[in-house]
Amino acid sequence: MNDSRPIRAKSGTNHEGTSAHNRRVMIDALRVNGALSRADLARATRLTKQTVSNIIEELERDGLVTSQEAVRRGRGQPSTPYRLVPEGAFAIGLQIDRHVTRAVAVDLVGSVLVRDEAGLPHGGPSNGTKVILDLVAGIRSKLAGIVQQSEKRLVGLGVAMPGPFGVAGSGDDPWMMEAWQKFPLLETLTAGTGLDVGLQNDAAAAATAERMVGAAHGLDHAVCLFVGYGIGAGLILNGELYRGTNGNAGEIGMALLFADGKSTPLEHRASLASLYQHLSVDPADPHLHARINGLALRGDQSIHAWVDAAAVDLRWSIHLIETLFDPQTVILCGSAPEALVNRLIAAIGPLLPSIAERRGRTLPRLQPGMADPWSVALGAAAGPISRAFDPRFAAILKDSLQS
Amino acid sequence: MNDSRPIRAKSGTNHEGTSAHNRRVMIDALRVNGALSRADLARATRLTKQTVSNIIEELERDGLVTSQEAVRRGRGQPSTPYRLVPEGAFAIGLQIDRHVTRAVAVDLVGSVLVRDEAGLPHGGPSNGTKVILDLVAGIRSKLAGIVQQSEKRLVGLGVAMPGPFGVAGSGDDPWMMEAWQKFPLLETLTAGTGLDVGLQNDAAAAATAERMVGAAHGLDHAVCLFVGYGIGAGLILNGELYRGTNGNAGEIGMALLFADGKSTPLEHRASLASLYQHLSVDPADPHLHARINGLALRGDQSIHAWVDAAAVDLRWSIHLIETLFDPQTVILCGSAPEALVNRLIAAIGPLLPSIAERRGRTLPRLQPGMADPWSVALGAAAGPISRAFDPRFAAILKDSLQS
DNA sequence: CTTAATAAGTCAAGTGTCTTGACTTATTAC
DNA sequence: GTAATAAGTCAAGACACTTGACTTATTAAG
Repeated sequence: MNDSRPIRAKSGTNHEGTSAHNRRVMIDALRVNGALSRADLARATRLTKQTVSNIIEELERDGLVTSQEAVRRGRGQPSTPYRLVPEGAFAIGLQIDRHVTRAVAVDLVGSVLVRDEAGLPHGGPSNGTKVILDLVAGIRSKLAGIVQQSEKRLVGLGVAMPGPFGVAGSGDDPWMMEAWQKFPLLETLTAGTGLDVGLQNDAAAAATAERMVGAAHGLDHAVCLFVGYGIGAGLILNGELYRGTNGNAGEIGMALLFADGKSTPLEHRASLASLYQHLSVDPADPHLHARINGLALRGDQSIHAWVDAAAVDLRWSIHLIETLFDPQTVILCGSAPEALVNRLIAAIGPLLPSIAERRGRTLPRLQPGMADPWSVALGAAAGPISRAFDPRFAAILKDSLQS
Repeated sequence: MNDSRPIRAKSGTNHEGTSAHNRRVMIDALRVNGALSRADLARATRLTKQTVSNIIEELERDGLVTSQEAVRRGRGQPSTPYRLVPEGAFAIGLQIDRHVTRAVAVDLVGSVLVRDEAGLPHGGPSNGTKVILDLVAGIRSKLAGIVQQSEKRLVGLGVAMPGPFGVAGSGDDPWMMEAWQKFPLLETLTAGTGLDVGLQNDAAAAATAERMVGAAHGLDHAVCLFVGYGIGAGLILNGELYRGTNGNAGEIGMALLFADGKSTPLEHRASLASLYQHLSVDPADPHLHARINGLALRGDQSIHAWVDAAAVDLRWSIHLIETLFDPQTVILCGSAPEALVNRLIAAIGPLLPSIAERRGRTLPRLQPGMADPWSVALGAAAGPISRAFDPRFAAILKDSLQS
């Protein structure tokens, strides 16, 4: 009592932690493998048939899984496969970008059911908060209009915005992202929506999306190199998103490159911001995305020049990511127009030599991911789904068990 | 049966997993906080007093913890603190380096009890295996001579050697490390010693050592930048060593830097190998370590020049590590002579700006770690201790439970 | 067509580990 | 001297997984 240094320890666990873990393992197995019978699940998870039966029964009661028609597989009683029920859970994803905010509602398997966007006025949070809350409220009511029980099955609101978070400002920020980064966003949104709110940066959101429904599906070690207005890496390590101490892990856009005797952040050389500057266009133009997609498709010279320069830096970024993270694969994704991302991928190859070059590889070193302005919002929504249903160390600990 | 795609799933868990986790949590709490009473442990781990009592009793029976004298802390019954018993477990650590192999025996709290080294003959594994097995056997018998029950309490043999593992060879390898990397080392050592054998690269071993007894003690996110014959980063993420897909995560020495229009791996610019080349000395000279330490202490000009050049690259490496991993701190350690490491640290500052610059930091961005030729062997030994006693997700899963 | 082999899945009792709430013990504060 | 407080124990209870026998459904073989 007098001696009041805080005691640091990890949390213990109990039956509920066990049970919570096993439920998550079942859901994960069904997500990765598609429909499986109870016997399949028992073998794959190393649990007994009986335990699997009990858990599946419970999940079925909860509306998270459902049986399909029995299938005959040779001798023995036919097996009844179970699959995830998409309508078993929903989440809202919110992207806050420089001049626009987008929101989506997704279901348990990551399908987007509702989407909407709104322009963000200048002035940061003081003017934007209401726009955001209205957008989220609109999404929720539209979701309620198309599916039953949506509010009851809503597991949370995931927010994605450009990082880094909590860092002494750089100053060169015309779009007030710094104001958003400092604003008590989580508290405001929690109060304004009554939902569980989580936050990640946009590259992390893209990675979360790729893991749920994209190229990183079922992978335990993958890095998404995200090219958007800025550039960042979303890290899937040991099957979970890695956030670092302050949620800023993967902010590769802030990495300083040295060339010509001076240093520049990667972000100033290979990102949509640098492209916009290169083309001397207004980033706030709502038709910019389509216009650049068209230019990229037509093989515009000015775009080409930027692509070739950016590809050099991206090639090196991929090399560095492979060297430091040793992932199963690297995924190039972005909020950039798809045609531009495709050109970038073409221009990036061949990759630099690295430890990723090894015999017996099954996955390509570099894969294209989603290139879609909505992928960040999708990833934002995937965050709460993942937190609620994916197997995670934190989920077995007593301090994470509610109910 | 006909449809035989393998089903991928994470393993489930049961009571034993729960119990195993809670035991580890207790041990971890005592390791991080020093002696704690049962009541302290109950509060810190969120388990009940009764559960803690049962586990502590069991750990005491197993010889892993012991009680200290009761302490009065105001009103109420005095509490009885428990602490780890160093002799509760032992592990052997083995470092395989280019021209030398070192082995140590450590106890549960990471104290080195026995150490020995031997020269490695040219020719790689075909000539070296016997040397290594003899060295390990010698360490084991010396350990048995100074403590009771050492063989029964030996949890494993940890091996550390330069990476990367399993990568198509670079060719420029006069010391046959590539032959070692391809050799079925784990199988050979398992067969030759009867112990559980684990393998990590030398930077990872250094990080493991720093986490058990060094600057990363009790930290969940820390990166050790290891300067040895090569250079690498050992990654502690979420409280565990991160290995990547193939155990090669953190091999920053292989990162290509671009300057003067051509690319060089970091390792060729800032490592002992580069220093030896700079000084035109023979790396196999057994007195080299002491000589260089002396030169560094005396402020030798040639060393200075190398230090200043290497510091530029290391400063940038630290910047990159901070940017990509967002750790609580970066630790500079090495098998380099201590005086050299101290000079390097002095020359590296001030650090480059990065996301690590934030208000409210409590830990320095860069800290000195162990600079000792034995630290890698210590880290190698820390590996089995950590695997056996630290709380880890993998340890709760059914497929990791023996007994 | 019958029977054996095989596999999915259920039933009911058993086991291990944590939890609960009352109780004992030891110390300080008033 | 008595009340308050805190550590720690005791014994019963709850929960979730396990065990082994059993039922059901299908194919392979004779």
